Amino acid sequence: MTRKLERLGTLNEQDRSALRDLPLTARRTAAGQHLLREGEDSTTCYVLLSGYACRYKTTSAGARQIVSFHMAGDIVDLQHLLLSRADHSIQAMTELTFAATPAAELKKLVQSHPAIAEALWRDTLIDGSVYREWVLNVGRRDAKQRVAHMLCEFAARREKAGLGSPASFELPMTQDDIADATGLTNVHVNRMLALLAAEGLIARDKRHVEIEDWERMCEAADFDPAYLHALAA
Amino acid sequence: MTRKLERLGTLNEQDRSALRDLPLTARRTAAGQHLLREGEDSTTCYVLLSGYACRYKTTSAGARQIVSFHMAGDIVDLQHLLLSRADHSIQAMTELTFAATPAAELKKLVQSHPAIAEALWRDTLIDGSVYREWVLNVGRRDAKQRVAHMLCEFAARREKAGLGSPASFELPMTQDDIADATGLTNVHVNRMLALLAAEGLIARDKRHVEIEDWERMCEAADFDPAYLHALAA
DNA sequence: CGTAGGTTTGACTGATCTCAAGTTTGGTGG
DNA sequence: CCACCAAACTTGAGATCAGTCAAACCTACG
Repeated sequence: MTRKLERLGTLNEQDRSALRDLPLTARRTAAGQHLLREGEDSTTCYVLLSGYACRYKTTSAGARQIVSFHMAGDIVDLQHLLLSRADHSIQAMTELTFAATPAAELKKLVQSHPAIAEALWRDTLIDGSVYREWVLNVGRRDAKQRVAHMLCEFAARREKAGLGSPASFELPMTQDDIADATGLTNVHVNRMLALLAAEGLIARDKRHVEIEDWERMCEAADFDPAYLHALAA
Repeated sequence: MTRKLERLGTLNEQDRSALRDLPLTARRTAAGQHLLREGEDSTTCYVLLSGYACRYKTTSAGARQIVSFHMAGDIVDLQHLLLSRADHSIQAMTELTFAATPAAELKKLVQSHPAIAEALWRDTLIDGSVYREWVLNVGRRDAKQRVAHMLCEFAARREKAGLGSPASFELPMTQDDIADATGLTNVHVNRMLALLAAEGLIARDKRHVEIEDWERMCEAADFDPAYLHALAA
């Protein structure tokens, strides 16, 4: 299952076998379920095997901000290797299958296998880079660009994760979710999606999206995948 | 100099001596200088010794978004330990002194001293947590809250870094900088600062800020320092 | 088929931006 | 030490992007 982990790392030898010996528990949840809630103490790390999830935080007034989307191969909750208190929630957007492993086990593994530690550390650094781009997206781009950028990132990561062509895919999230990811309202997201379609940048049918012209779409989205650092997960 | 590094880590033994043996170069730059520019390949890591800096990214249209502020004790550019291509710029906001060390040296150190690796890794995880909070701040809080939150975070981190009381301090950044950090315009930041002062939450004299009532200010800012994870640097 | 969640559309509102003109501040050179 | 200048800050008035509220329409699912 989790040799997806290996793909992400650059340098791995026969700590592959150690990886295989990690005690993993395969699990499944329904859409809408939480893997983690803000404020909880977590002692588990997860690797997504199928389906989509998101991380989010909320203001005290109850507004929700999604801070990242996650898909098959993503390692979630890595921060609980070293930080116990969750500063955010993780929720399944679709039915989800994932592998769970105790943080303590993973920590042992990491301590004895520097190459694995490096790969995971690199993953957290890339996470940071993606967060920076999100701050930029939400802080300095207009509504159309924000939505377009989110679509481009999703398409690009989906492809990198081996989940299919970036030109044609099914969105796992609602327009409410897109709104919470882009700092907009669901109403306005709807209008921006309609606008992108009207401009011929995308074609939509329910949750299905086709990106008609990747070049023009990237331009409209101000999307440059460099910040993904050739994200392998 | 850099025993600030040690403070940040939880578990350190006599890799302290290894830390001291790191080849460091003390340097100084004027306000406005760049330590790093987006797109460059960096092979150096920095620890700030005095002064303030910020990371930022820009849209293709030229809009700037500051994604973090940094102060004495902060380790900057840690990501270039494992990622070569810079996805953002780092600029001095004030005159700055810092220690520079080749990423390769630091990498060697980290490989032979797991406790140091863990401390630095934890630092990058906390960075991630702060970025998540910024996404929330810029995405889901109104202008007054954003500015107030930025002030609270700055005050709290400043105190944790041993730079003085959170109730009274000098801002190192212009209102333009605050605007670029909060996703607002300088004009509106100015109005929000005036509003916070009018409400008796802060008192201002030029760049000097006093937080009159920390409790009320935190409430107005929707600020809860949990996401800083007792940030030691 | 009834219902709930999701999407779409319209009309109106308002927070924040833009543009523009002052004012203050801090640094610099005479 | 003063005059000047550029940068930063402040204030006002009008424009606009995105939000709010509300209703209608889908559509998947029980």
